Amino acid sequence: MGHRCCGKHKVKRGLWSPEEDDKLIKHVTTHGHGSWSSVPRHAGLERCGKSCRLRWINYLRPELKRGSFTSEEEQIIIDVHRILGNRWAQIAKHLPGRTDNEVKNFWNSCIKKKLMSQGLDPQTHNLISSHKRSAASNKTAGSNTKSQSHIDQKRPVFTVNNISQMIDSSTEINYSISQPIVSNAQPPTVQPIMAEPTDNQYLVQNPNSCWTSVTDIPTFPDSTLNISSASSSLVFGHLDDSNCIWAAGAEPFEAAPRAMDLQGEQSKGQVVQVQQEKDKLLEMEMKAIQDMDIAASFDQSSSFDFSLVEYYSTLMSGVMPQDYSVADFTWNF
DNA sequence: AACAGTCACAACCGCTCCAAA
DNA sequence: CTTTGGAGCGGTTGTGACTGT
Repeated sequence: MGHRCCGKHKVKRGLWSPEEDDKLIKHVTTHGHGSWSSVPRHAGLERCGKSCRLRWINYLRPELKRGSFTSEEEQIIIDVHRILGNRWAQIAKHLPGRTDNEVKNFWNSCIKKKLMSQGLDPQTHNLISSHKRSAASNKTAGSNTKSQSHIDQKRPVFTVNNISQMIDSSTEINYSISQPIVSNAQPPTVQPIMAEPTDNQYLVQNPNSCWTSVTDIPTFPDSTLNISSASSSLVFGHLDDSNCIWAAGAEPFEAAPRAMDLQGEQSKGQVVQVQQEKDKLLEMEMKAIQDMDIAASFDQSSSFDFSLVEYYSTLMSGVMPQDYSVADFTWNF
């Protein structure tokens, strides 16, 4: 059975031989690829155009960097994936010389397992509860199906014990959600724990994810929360099974909604607009990451630089369907 | 040595998007 | 407006190498 794209022709499939590679390289370097569908004919290959394109892009291009991923590249993949989700082509753009296929394979074979071993859901980058974690660890590489990720996408509710030890004595609580992409972001809830809370013990729930940062936290409960830039490790580092309560029935967190996710009931014209806005965002995002020297901003401990998310949040202002800005992610209590 | 299980990676499949006819 | 074909993308599968028993 031939490919759908070239069903009439008898095409070879499977691994490419060195001779075939030579033919393709010779043809593309001298004539360019032009229309991929005509490449096999002109290059004398019994392959379909799609196969030629894939072989060139993923393997034969001279600018490709071969070899294993560096720890810096791995960190970039993790952090950009946290923002963009499984958009391998976009992620690969942040890694010169790497292809989307390469990034995808590396993710599925290495990074995913590493995150799961750390108790993190590879889709959401949120913590997995212990009983789910053991189940997830038994899963094979195919566990990234939508149904599975749906199950694991519980949003964490975490307690902050002895909050006064984490904060200074300022009277203003600064708190915001670094969640620039989700369009229907909701404010976090901060409430005393139901069972005999102590003065310094509160539940802090980020309804969208655990991208929660806290600085200058003061005295509850009358104060205004207003967190802008923060050391993410402060709260993030306190998350573990002992202080993490899992919200039952929470809606799954969308790590990186696409244009369709943003559209809701919008008209087709608006969908096009959202798509254009998304493209614009991605363009800005590319530049932003280059400008910020993203590799330098992520350390080896996998803690996330929230200033980057803040930066994205800024970029999103004017791009979000309802014109969200950073200010919209700050709430008073 | 033989076999089974695991892993990494190349390649394919099916889908969407878009432009041209 | 509809159809068609090319390009691109993400998910999945196939396969060879490696490792443990």
